[in-house]
Amino acid sequence: MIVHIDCNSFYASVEIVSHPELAGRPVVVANNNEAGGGIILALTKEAKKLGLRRGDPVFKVRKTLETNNVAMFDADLRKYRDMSRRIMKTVIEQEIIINFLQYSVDEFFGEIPVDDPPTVRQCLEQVVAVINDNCGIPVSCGCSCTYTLAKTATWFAKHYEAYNGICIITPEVREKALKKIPIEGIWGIGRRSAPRLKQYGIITAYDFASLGESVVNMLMTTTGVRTWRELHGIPAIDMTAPEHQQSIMHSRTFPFMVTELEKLHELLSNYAADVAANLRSDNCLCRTITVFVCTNPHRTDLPQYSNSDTARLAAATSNTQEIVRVALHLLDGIYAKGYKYKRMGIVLGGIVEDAGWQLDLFDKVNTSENRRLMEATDRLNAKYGRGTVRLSVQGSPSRKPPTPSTDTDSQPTPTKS
DNA sequence: TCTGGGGTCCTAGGACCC
DNA sequence: TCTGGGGTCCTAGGACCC
Repeated sequence: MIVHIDCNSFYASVEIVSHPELAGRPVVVANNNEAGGGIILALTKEAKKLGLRRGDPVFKVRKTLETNNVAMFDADLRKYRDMSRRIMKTVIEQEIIINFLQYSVDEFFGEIPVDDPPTVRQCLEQVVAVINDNCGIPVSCGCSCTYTLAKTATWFAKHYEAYNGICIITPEVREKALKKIPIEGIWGIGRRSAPRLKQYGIITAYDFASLGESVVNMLMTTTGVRTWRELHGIPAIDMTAPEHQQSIMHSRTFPFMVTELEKLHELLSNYAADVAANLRSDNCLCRTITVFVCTNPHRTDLPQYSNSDTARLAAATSNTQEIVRVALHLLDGIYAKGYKYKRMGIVLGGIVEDAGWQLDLFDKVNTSENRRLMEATDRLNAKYGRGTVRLSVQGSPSRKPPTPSTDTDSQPTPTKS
């Protein structure tokens, strides 16, 4: 049997572990608070009762937050990753669930080597209890014979209090369960496919499962067919984790609009230095670099522009100077004058393991001197804080986007040096 | 005024090969 | 005049996930 574990209101739950006095109060976690507010990323059920939703822009719900004295936190992703690892460790040590693996920061899959429902339930109760005791995080738990059905079971565990956080979908109740879950509640059917399927009268997961496989193949792609098979209890998803990530990204929405190329240069070189350091900490190299920029899509009154470009490197690298150099060159190529940029990012792709990668005879970048320079830089930055040693193009050491020579959304200000 | 930041996989179509 | 038929690989963009 496949087990799926999903942490309830994960970011908010982690904040409550740090601030126990907030238990039972409405709590939300948002990003970018310092820069004037981003969107709500996580919220407790008390906050949901106030009508708040995940994805709400903070500025739109500020009144609700203030009048109800909602506790708001800035997202601290490092803290949430640490908690995720702690949960991982706790469950593995307990040895009830085997082949336990992380699916996302707040979700896990594993297997349980028993199949009679009362025993399964008993085991899962122990798992849920030990996570709560050791980590303080409430979780929901689903169990069935495929990944998709296990996730579906978790959906029930979350939506119906009577399940007490644990739901098992056995072959006997599968059909009944699928009739109760709307098509958009199924893992793998997103906001594009759901409305299209509904046009054909496919409203519930059961409607979807009742289609013939060839019909599903016509309506959707192979991923849709996989979902369909999984709903029938036929394993079709491979969860074996890849050795390393395929791409690493760093992107930011600016709290202001930027028009000048020099300012974008400074911001991008910082993003590039960040991803390069992440790449090295994973002991990996990249073979492609992509840079993208775009204006604010919400400002329909302003001219819109977005563009990206990718460079294929002659030799795989994790060298900051090289990655920054190529990134800035790409930016120069896609930058168009006269637009107010709101967002920019860099993606490192074609990732390979450093040790396993064949050296290039003509490689002038990954020399032993450059490697030693990067190692020294990383050591210093680990000791004294990120950005202590940096390229001059990265600008001020505060790492905060400098504001004097940038425009605000409403009023372009004259450039000051 | 103010709307996130990561990831993965699939497919169509172009470029190229014989 | 008449211009095939079979492949592979790569990439951009879309759809999905958290």
